[in-house]
Amino acid sequence: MPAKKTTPKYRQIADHLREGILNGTYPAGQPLPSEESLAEQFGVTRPTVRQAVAELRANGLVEVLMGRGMFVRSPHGRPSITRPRGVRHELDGRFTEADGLRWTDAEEPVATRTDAPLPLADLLRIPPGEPMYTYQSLQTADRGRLRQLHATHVPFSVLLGTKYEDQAPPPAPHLYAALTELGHVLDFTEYVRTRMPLPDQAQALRLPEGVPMLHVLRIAIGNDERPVAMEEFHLPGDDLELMYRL
Amino acid sequence: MPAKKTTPKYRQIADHLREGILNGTYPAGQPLPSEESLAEQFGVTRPTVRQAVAELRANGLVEVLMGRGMFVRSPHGRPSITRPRGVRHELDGRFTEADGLRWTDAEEPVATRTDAPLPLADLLRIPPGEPMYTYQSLQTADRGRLRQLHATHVPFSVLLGTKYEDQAPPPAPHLYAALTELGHVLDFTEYVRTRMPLPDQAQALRLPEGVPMLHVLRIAIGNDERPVAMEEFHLPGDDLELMYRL
DNA sequence: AAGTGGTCTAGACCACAAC
DNA sequence: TTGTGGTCTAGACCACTTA
Repeated sequence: MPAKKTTPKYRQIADHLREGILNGTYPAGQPLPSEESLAEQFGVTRPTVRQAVAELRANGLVEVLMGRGMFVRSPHGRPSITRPRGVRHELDGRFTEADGLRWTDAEEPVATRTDAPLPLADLLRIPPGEPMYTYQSLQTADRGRLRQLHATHVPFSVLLGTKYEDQAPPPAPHLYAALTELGHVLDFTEYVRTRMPLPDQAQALRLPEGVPMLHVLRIAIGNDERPVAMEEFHLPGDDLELMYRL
Repeated sequence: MPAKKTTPKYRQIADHLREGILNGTYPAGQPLPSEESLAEQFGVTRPTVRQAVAELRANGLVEVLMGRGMFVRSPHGRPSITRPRGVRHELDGRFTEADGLRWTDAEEPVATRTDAPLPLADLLRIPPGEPMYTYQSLQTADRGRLRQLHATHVPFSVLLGTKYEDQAPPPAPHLYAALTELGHVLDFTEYVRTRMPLPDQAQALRLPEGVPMLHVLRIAIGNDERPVAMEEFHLPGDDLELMYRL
């Protein structure tokens, strides 16, 4: 008869803290007891307490401020930002975001020539390694309070035989007006994924520990059901929700 | 003149490993060097190596198999499951998912009476604390390979004066047929969020460490723009993407 | 039996923030 | 100056997997 494994001490501490956070014993925004006092309370040493807290930090339940203490985060309430997703084709021919946000590039994005990696090539229905124009930038809105990483990809093959064969096309959304002038009628599809950020992404988006990103791929479908361009968004996963009308 | 702070050893190790994972030195699916050998290689003790690896685990880059070793995960390629989001109103009056998946409840869900928490009440446009019918279940599809946590919420106020005043309404999607019979013409909006799972959610969805969840709220809008019901989905964030046509 | 990761101790010293 | 968290050592012993 297999004996029950004892729960590790650090997990008991983590469970205690998580339960307290979820039931309001440790209210959001308030500090947790110090590592030292938790160590004493549970009869363990500090490294053991830190292992427990590391779990909660990785789950976005606790935020640590250097020299100040450990504070309860609240991934509970409704996100304060709701972004309706969509592309509007204005009467003047321009394309704008359905959420009405006006983004500005932190630095001017430059066109680079890249080879389509497999996951992008798949969605663009081109062979992996086919050359593309790629723009990448960190964008901000609402006086820097909103941030997103933005990329535009256009396969060279889409631009063959157009004036953009010699001349770099603009990034989205201006790209869409350009493609429309070339005769395309555009249709858009978005693919939503999530993942934890790499360190540079976390820094660029100002993400606290334990907060995942939303990763949105927007494919522009042109004539003949042909994918002609792609936008890529990396969005902070806390305090933000995307809205789609079905 | 502020001197440059030295990077902690554990972070140097984490950076080395992450870089190796991203550039292919440590290929996906392959084991990393053992903790012992990394400790020797970097001239540190095991706990220091473990701190480095803990970071990569929390970011979903490394998966550890007890007694076997540490293995490289690949959060890189395209997810193998794409779920087109939408609700179809069939000719026979039933409602089905646009992705065509057929979900089965792990256990029969029961109707419980709950008080609307603030974030749900907000979306349903009812006062917080107003009573609702709530169904919750763990659902599986594709012979248990796909999993999702599903919940249906219906405010009592929506059912006042109908036959469901005495009798519990069915959960979605049957709920939608029932609401249609009551005279509602339904429209759907989805809100997509992401967050790290709680331990019970991670277990139910079989989520590896460092993998976030997608959290989808689907609001059914009835007559007079009135929200009449809500579905809630918790989906595994790895190897899955949602698809929306704009 | 050998190799792997999992848990934990008992310290030490440092860096940062608030008083 | 005091209290907080951050880094690191040098072990010990355990649990799990494979051979």
